[in-house]
This record gives sequence, structure tokens and C-alpha cells, in this order.
Amino acid sequence: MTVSKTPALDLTKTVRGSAPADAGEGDAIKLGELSELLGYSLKRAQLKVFDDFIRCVAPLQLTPAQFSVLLLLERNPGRNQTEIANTLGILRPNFVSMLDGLESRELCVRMRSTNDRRSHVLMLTDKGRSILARAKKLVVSKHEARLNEVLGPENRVALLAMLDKIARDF
Amino acid sequence: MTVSKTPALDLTKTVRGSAPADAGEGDAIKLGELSELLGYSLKRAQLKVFDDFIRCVAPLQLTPAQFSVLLLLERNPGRNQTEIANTLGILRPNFVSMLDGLESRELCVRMRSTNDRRSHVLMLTDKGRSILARAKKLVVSKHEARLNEVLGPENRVALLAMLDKIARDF
DNA sequence: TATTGTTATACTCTATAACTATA
DNA sequence: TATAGTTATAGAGTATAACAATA
Repeated sequence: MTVSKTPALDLTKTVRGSAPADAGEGDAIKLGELSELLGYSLKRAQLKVFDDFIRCVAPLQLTPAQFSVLLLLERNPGRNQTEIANTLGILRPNFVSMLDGLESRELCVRMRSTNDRRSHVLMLTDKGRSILARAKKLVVSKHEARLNEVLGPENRVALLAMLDKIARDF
Repeated sequence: MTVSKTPALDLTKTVRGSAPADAGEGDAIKLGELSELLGYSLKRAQLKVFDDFIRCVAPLQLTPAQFSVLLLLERNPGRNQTEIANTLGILRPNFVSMLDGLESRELCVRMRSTNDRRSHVLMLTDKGRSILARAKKLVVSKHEARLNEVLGPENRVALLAMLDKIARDF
């Protein structure tokens, strides 16, 4: 934005006065200033990356959200639902059914805390640890590999740094 | 605000073996490998950017999606619904109610095409053009300005280039 | 009184099938 | 028959209020 770049597209061909006829039919639609909108590019890229993640991890049937929960449980065993949900930006009510799904697949368990009997301590099961380990391998060998192919490793790091800066400072 | 910042995370303190007691209580939760997952950072950044967009354009009550439709109609007058919806990755059935909203606010109109009476030719109204112009000013002066502050203009351009590469080649 | 997990609920997005009117 | 716009519908994701058990 700032300087409306308008790359290659000029064409004096603005649609003439009135006439409810179609626009220039053979032409491709011009994105115009949309291609300068960061939010737009961010959303499109995010959808692509999530789609690829789901495709790569399809054999294990894990969504990005489920994978992130398992990762967090592995690194932070013994935390309660509120803590894990908050960290991921998931609201506590919505985290309940998500955990139900993971627990019914025996990937994690809820246990009443001995310290505070209101809270559920969360732990990965052996199966959960095993599935997570396999998921990580798929993510590295397929998903991240694809990203490094497209971006190059150094760009991937730079991209990550900028995204984290936005998430933190914005 | 009040977001668990997760400042500096190191600590060799992994949680010991079993014991259904709570984890290290005073500690912040460790993101671990999650902070290396591009999809995760992408999603968090996208949510932040959209929130800021909505906040900046709040006086005009336009969502990012609505803004992108108006931008496209301005640059591509006389296109039909399928063409605009496809360009934005919106499914035609879902585009109907979206257009209903914009048309009921008199920001755009549907007109039966004279060439093909099945299709609706889409055009911005004068009011639509006016609102869009005001929205662009808010986006540039508030939203993009904030982004340039956080990232720096040259980083913003680099970020955009990488995101577009992902959206295209991934 | 406050908090944890939970239920219920609602609203937005997204996705698919099928209808209608045109072609 | 095929396509454009539409309807209906179903599923995710996200948001808030309120309740029971516990602190």
C-alpha cells in the first residue's frame, strides 16, 4: 500500500460509462491493491500451509491444532486444561471437546490433581507419545522439507522471525 | 493484554517420571518445537493482523473479506459473482449472503447481464466507491503504518514476497 | 467469593447437494 | 447438457453465560 504499486497493470480500458454488459471477458481478474494487503497474503499462505500439513500428517489423522496440543503436553506434562488451552489461544469451553477427541483415541489422559481437585492434570499416554513421534517425522520429512524447498532454509528462518514479531508486538 | 508472554524459556527442568501431581507450578509453559512450526506462527500472525485491520476500519464497519470484495469490484467492474468469488477463494453459495450484505448497504449492485441473462454483473455504487476510498485511507494511515512500525518497510516487502511465494508455489 | 471443568448456545466460516433459469 | 445464482444444510471454529464441584 503506502505507494500504490500497481505492478504491470495499466490498460486505459476502464469499463465505459454505463451499459450493463460484461467486462472484458477474456481477461484475467486483476488483484490490484489486494496483492499489497498483508492480511490477504497471510491468510492465503496460512491456508496453504495448513492444507499441506494435514496432507502430510494424514496417515496419523492429526489436525494442526491437535498436533500442537500433543506437542505442548509432551513438553509440559502435568499441566491442567486451562493452562494448555490458554497457551494455544483456545477457549476453555472449546478445549473440552478437543480433549475428549484425543482422550477417546487414547493419546492423552485427564487425571484429577492431588493438589487441587478441581483441575485435571494432562499427560500423554505411551500411544500419544508414539503417534506424536511419528507425526514429527512426517512433519520434518514431508511438510518442512517442502517449505524449505519453496523458500530456502534461510528464508524460512527469516519468515518465522517476522511472523513471531507480528504475533508478539502487533 | 494480559497474555502470558512466555519471556525467556530455557530451564532444564523437565517434569519427573510419574506422580499425578501438578507440574512445575510457578513456571511459564514452554512452547518448545511449536515455536518452529511455521503454520502455528502463520496462524497467530494472521489473527493479529486481521484484528488490527478490523479495529482500524471499525468506523466503516468493513471486514477484511468485505474490503477485498470492494477492492476487486473497483479494479474489475462488470465481472460476475462466480469470477469474483473464485478469485477470492470464496465458494459461490457462500458469496451470495456476502453480496446481500454489501448490496443492502448500497455499496454495490447486481445487474442482469445483457449477454448472458444467467449471470449478475457486479458494480460498485458511488457510495461503495466513497466508502472504499475512506477505507483505503484508514488502512494506509493506521493499519499499514502500524505494520511498518513493527517490521520496517523493507521487511514488510520481504514478508509479502515470501507469503505470496507460498501461496503460489506451495 | 473465585476458579476448574463443563454444558448449552450462538454466530461465523466453510463445504456439498440440489434447485431455477437460462444457455 | 451445462452453467450462474441460489437455497438448504451440515460441519468446523470461535464466543459468552451459567452451573457443579472445589478452593
